[in-house]
Amino acid sequence: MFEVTPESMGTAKRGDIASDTKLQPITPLSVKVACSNCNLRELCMPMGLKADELDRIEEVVAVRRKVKRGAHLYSNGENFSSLFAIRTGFFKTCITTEDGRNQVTGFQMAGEIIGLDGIVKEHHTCDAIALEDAEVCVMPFDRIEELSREVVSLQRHVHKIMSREIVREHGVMLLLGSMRAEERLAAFLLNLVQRLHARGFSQSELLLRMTREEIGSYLGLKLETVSRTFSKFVEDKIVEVKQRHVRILDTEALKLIVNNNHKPC
Amino acid sequence: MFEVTPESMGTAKRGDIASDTKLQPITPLSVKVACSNCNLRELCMPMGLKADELDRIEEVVAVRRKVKRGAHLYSNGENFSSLFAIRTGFFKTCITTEDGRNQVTGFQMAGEIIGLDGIVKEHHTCDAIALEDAEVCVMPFDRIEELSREVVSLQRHVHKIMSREIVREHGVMLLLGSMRAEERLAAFLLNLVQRLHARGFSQSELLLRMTREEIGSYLGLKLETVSRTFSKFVEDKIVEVKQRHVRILDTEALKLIVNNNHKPC
DNA sequence: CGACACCTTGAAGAGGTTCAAGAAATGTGG
DNA sequence: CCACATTTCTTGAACCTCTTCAAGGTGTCG
Repeated sequence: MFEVTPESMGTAKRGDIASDTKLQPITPLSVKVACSNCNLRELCMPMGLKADELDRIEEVVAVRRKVKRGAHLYSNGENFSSLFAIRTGFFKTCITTEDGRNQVTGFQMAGEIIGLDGIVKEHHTCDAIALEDAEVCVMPFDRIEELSREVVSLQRHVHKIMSREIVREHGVMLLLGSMRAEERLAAFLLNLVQRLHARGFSQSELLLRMTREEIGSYLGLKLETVSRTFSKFVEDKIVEVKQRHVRILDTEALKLIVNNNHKPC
Repeated sequence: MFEVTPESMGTAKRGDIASDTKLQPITPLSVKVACSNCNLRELCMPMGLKADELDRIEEVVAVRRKVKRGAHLYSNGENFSSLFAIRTGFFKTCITTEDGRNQVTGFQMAGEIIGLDGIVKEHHTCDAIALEDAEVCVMPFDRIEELSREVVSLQRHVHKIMSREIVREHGVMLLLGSMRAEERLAAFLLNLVQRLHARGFSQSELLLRMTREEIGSYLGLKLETVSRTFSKFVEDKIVEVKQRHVRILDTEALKLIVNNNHKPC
């Protein structure tokens, strides 16, 4: 029933230049990490870079790191030294307090930058955990600062990435502060599918990488409420749900729910 | 009963160098806006600047702007060009959607920087409204970028300000996603009084510049719930409340409420 | 195949909202 | 400066949404 497979949602479409060419290391340029060949470039990198600027940025993004499903990319309290660009895989970030509160602050996918929380105190203030096997580009922050003093478009880009995160969080505050359960879940699904679509995936089918409990934490709901709300959407023929496979049948209905134009019911 | 007056909470302690000296413009240095003489400097500015660096930064912060109570400093959709450092007064930032949702995303006071949301799309995505007559330093963002390419400590400072805002919003997400009404209001009061204390005000008395409705919007509660929760705190002898005057009688109790160590009740 | 994590559903209960009325403070114009 | 209009705040009662507790089902992985 669901065409979506773990493979088709994950790394399938991403070619790894480095491994493709390592059997014939004739052109030295291609063995190092190559942003210029990365198909996530338009998500990570500023536009309109000159060739020599791109070369210099590639020097910053020299190291990659693999993170197994369930492993921490970084943890609360850990020293901050780098930002990470997600190449493949899916992460959650969450904060945990001493008294046992827990809050998922976001879900991040390929092309997104994570670690910005660590800059201010020079140590991380949340955990970043891989929800599936993942690979990230490690970008030492002092190198980023150094280079962004010289490459204006990179400087601007860094500022925009941080501002974008601030604006995203405003949206989450709106969601948590003013929406009811159905509205939250509808907004969540639309947001996820829109970001996946921007990466070449289906507009209507998605594979949730997170549990109902993690969705609930992010949305300020209990896992039972998330489950019940899914069931209600299924009843209303708005989505099909089979565990973590979700097919959206009626995008417009979801949008109406978010914009609470369904009030007259 | 309450020593706190509007005067004592507002602008009383801030001397305005520019207006003091404009009748005798003998020393040209003192007529321009002088960060070096601003007692908010430690809140706005990076530490350990050399004299010439500070001079250059002062050139960036050349203009001030007064904002009347109730007026917008900037509005959703408006072109972004500057960040603002609050000199005096008190602001709220809020987002409003077409379908009529409204969410206060923060309350800002002297020494804090506002306008970061506008960087990513080069126009603002929220409204900033003065809750009392206010004055801000206008800092054109392209000048900030220019200068932060040359003054490393300024660059670092800009990054930290943005990261701090991201971390602050994580805290709000925790509050909205996992706390009950009493916990939210307790956290809100503690946060406000802590920031006021850092600016030389009382640790136990504060004058709320916002309505119950605005507090409720920020905390994801209805105004009636805010009012009832205040009444409950008064009943429990944790605070005294007389309209917008609040005196905290038992800070520890508030902290216990936030850390939900009051469960055994 | 069994252990474990995850998901669904029901029933009862708590916390917050809604609606409504009145009181207190604030602002405005004569 | 007072009277009036307006805004803001408080409180009660009924209601509703979401949570809590509980049980059973489904899927996954060694």
